[in-house]
Amino acid sequence: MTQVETGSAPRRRLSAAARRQRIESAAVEVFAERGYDATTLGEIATAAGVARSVLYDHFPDKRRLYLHVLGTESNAMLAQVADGITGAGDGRDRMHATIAAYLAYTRDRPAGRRLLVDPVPSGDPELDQVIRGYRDARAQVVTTLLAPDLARAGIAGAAVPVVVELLIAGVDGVARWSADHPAADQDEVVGSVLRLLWQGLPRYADPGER
Amino acid sequence: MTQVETGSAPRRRLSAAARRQRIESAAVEVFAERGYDATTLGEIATAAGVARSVLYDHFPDKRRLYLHVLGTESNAMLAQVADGITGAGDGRDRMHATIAAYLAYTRDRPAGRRLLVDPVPSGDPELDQVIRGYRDARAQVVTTLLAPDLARAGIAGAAVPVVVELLIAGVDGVARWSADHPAADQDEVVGSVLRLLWQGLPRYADPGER
DNA sequence: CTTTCAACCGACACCCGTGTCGGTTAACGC
DNA sequence: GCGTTAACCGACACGGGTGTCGGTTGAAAG
Repeated sequence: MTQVETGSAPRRRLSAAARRQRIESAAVEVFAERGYDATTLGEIATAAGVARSVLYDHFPDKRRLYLHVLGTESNAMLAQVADGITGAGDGRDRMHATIAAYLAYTRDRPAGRRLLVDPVPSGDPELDQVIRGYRDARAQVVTTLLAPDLARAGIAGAAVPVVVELLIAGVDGVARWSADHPAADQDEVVGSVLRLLWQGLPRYADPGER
Repeated sequence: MTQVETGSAPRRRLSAAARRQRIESAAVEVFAERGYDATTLGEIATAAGVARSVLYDHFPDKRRLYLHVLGTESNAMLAQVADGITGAGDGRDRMHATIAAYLAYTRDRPAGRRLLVDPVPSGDPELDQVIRGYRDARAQVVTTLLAPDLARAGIAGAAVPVVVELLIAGVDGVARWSADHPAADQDEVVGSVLRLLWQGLPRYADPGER
């Protein structure tokens, strides 16, 4: 896939840490592109500019490599989005910041987003459980983030998980669309999402309402 | 995976059409569960209660089998959801009917939904293009369905695809959640989605507003 | 300059999935 | 009951991916 090696590449010998880093970057790209089962270590090795057997000098096997980059990318995503969540302001401001942060993350690391969010069917039940764990954790974060706003809006009981799922899936869908359409104005996209979620479809065009 | 064969199964010989039907049903399940690349014809054959080589008596190869069930499931989905779209009533009523129909479809054929909606990364570029075609077609249908409502709400230009993407992804996310939680009351779920989309978060609890 | 370490490589054995082919036998028509 | 059709199966060749091992060589230390 995408050659990570720096341009010229007279086949230099790197330190273990540097090579390991390149392998991880390549692995994120390829795993995100093809899914766990379909990616071959040969693809990752080629993208990292190295022989396939070198991967085994850094990771015990394919499964461990996958789990490792999964953890790394999860941390990266949380680090970038947490700023929006923990910010100041009222509910609308915090939601605005969170949506903007998530869209920025998706544009910065589209492969990481796909790796974490898009379903990765695999035979290994442990891998599926890890993926499910990340998904549940995200839902939990969003639920606690929105708790006061949901309560104020009168959303309680069975409606809470439904609304949370709608918000997560909808915003993620827009983020994927935004990453696929780099020409679109980021702020405008965030504004559209926020207006719809906050004011509803019929009042979408009402300006500045709070 | 799931044995399709009827309970007892003294290994009876079926007509070609009946066997073909069982193979297709099994293929939908396994392809949806594991994705194209990761599913093996052996799994499908086992699920269909037949030897692997029998699949080749009905379909030329794995790729054609996949494309076939893809088309079948797409027709099934459109047939079930079209009722809601073409129904009578104002925008809110039609949206209500459409969301309800999509949720019902997802509960009836969860495997079909996953097959069509969840991304299926595969090496074959033609397969990816077919999948993308189905996705674009859905977006187009929703866009024309919502056109009058969007215009009335003042949504135009660059905001249209963003709003459409938000609606599709959000409703689909809720549908997946609903399919995973069969105990949830279907009508209640639809009501929650509609209230949020139509009235926005702050007015969520306002009753019967139009 | 020499030594030493480890980053890097090619090759091998093993397993698994695909697609094909010839043979077997259930089911239906006469 | 008998013959013919075709639904069904096991076995094979082929290709490709994984994980391992011994050897090679760049690069840093002394």
